[in-house]
Amino acid sequence: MKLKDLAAELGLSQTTVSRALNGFPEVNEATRQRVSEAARRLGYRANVSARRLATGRSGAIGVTLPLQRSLHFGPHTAEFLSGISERMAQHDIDIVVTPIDADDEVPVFRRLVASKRVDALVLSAPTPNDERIAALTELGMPFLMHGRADNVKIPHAWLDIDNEGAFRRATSHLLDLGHVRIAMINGPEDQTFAIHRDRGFRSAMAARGLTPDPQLIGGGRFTDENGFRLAQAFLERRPRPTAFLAGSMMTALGVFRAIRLAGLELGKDVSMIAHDDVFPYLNADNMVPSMSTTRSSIRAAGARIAELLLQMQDGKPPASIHELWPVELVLRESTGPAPR
Amino acid sequence: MKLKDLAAELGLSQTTVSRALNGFPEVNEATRQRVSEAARRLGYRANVSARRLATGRSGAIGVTLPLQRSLHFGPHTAEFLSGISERMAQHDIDIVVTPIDADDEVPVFRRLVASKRVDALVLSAPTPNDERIAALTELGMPFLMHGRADNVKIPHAWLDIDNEGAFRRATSHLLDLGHVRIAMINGPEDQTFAIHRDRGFRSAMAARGLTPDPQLIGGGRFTDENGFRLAQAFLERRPRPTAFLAGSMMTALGVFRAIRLAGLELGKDVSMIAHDDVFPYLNADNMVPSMSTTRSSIRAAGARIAELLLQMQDGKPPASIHELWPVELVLRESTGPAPR
DNA sequence: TTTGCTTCTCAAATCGCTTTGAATGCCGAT
DNA sequence: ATCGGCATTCAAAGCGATTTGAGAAGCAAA
Repeated sequence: MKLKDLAAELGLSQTTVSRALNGFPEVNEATRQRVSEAARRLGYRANVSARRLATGRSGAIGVTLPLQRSLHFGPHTAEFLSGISERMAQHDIDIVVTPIDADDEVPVFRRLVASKRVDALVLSAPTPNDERIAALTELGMPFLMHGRADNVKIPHAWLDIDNEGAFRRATSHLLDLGHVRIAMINGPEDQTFAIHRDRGFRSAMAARGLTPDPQLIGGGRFTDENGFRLAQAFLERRPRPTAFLAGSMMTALGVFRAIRLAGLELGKDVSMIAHDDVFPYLNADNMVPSMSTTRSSIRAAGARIAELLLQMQDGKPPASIHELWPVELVLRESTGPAPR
Repeated sequence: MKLKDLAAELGLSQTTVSRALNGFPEVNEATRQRVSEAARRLGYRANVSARRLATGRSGAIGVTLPLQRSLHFGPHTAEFLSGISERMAQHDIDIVVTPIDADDEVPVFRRLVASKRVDALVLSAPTPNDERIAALTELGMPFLMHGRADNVKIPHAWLDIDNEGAFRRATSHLLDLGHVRIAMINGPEDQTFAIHRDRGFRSAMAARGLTPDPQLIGGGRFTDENGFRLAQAFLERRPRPTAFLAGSMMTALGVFRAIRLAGLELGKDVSMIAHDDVFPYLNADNMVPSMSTTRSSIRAAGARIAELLLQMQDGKPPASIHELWPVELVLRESTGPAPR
């Protein structure tokens, strides 16, 4: 069933049928009804390849999957992708996922652009001097960065959460509770979001005239295991840290294990605030004890990014798109006054 | 830079250039060299939409993301998708992810088929009488099922792991160690893989003349939280279970927390075998104590499925594709003799 | 020289849609 | 009766590749 058949069936020209289906104004309302009824009845759907060829737009946006970066395609990416695709599905836009080695990013971009496979790209996990921005700008491929690349001056669209503010507030709160030896388990050190969190942590400490103990700062992937190992090492130091900041709920689980293994009680002997990206399967409220968090839904960010990409396609200039989302601090049972 | 331009540049016809680039035999080797060199130099890449229209193949395969099913788009799907896309990227085939509500699956399929968006689909998480198989077969859309739908007689391609055998062996091993009160924390009950695991568990028990205590069997999502709650409830029963089977590493982490919270020691007071889908960020070996597992890489399954889909495109009949992968039992420190 | 056979190359048709520019019918105004 | 204007509809020309069926060119055999 193609356009031609449908047109023949209706005794109309392809032009009229096409216009009727695509909502052009110059077609009679009665005709439009007749056409769309027939299309529904006969299960007609435009061949996307043909449409794409004719319009010159691919009707797809690309999402790159970092395969060998410090950030894997893990739970975070999964949630993020859910957010994007949910929104895009409503607009009949495909999400094309492209695995990409950190090494040959630019060649892959070049290919994507030349083959007109996608209309725009979503980038994630920026580093401070992210080279992808320059590369894509030069190639003329629209994109939206999830996160911020600090030192890049080229104007471009981005959406980020206020990592620095979040960790500053979390740290301040711990300081208010009397904690002084605060350990921090951050993300991969080359990522801007981790750098921003570090900055927030330090600035809150500095505001009280304190300097973080470098022995109590660690980074790395957001895994249970990494959280466990770092926390275990930190808990062996004397004096022992009385509070932890964790970069994700995954690391928080590892930290929690280490705390229990050391015979300590979370929320009493040791406090913890973790960053919660809001996974449907890992609820801070339902943990025992419930976890105090800095919270920002990564899925919501994905949905918003989809929305913004649609606006870009409609002509909104990328340079005008800068969203910095505030982050909530949600206090629950895992934080308490510092033990004396 | 389109084919026409490239041909003009070379003083050849489009036909010859196209053939040269696509490896047809009837073009002179010297010409081919000349053409591909020029293509590289000028950064020529075929417009995929045009190619797809001409060939009638979309050059993409679809992966459906279950949005509201009992299985979310979580870590498992992420790993699986990595496996698929890694393999497909080598063949310049796009992965199109399509979010899909459990409610309106068939309409979405119909749309995908009619619009010729993808050449084949990957399905996951089958239920015993999975209706998707009939629907897709009728629509003539090739697909490959990751898992098995027990009661569906329609011939179709599938790849599954031996869940029943895995859990039978794991259970037998626990019985060998003297455990009798064995608790099982399974996956979502409507999924065949969970049903198969349950079957394996029961048959191993039955082989020793034992019947599982229904009070010690639970199911649900593969989350830390779910594991924690169920384990906690089970550990309150008397006599207490001395061993756990966990459906995933996520639930295992929750079980582990519950065990510690009850003041018990894993590997001594209580044993546990968990199923490990091999997440790069959650290593059974590195846990403390290290975790005994039934192991099968979900990423490898994804890569293999990609491979099989390619073969299907080359004409391999779907009905001939049935792979049942054995599952390793890896014994580590979390299993020990039953306490007396 | 002609014929027959490869080997290589080409012009043109095709895929299924969108979009341009023109045509048609109908109306009231001139 | 003619015309201009408006609302509809249409035939045909793209979009950029692949593929078909045919034409040159080169060379060996007759």
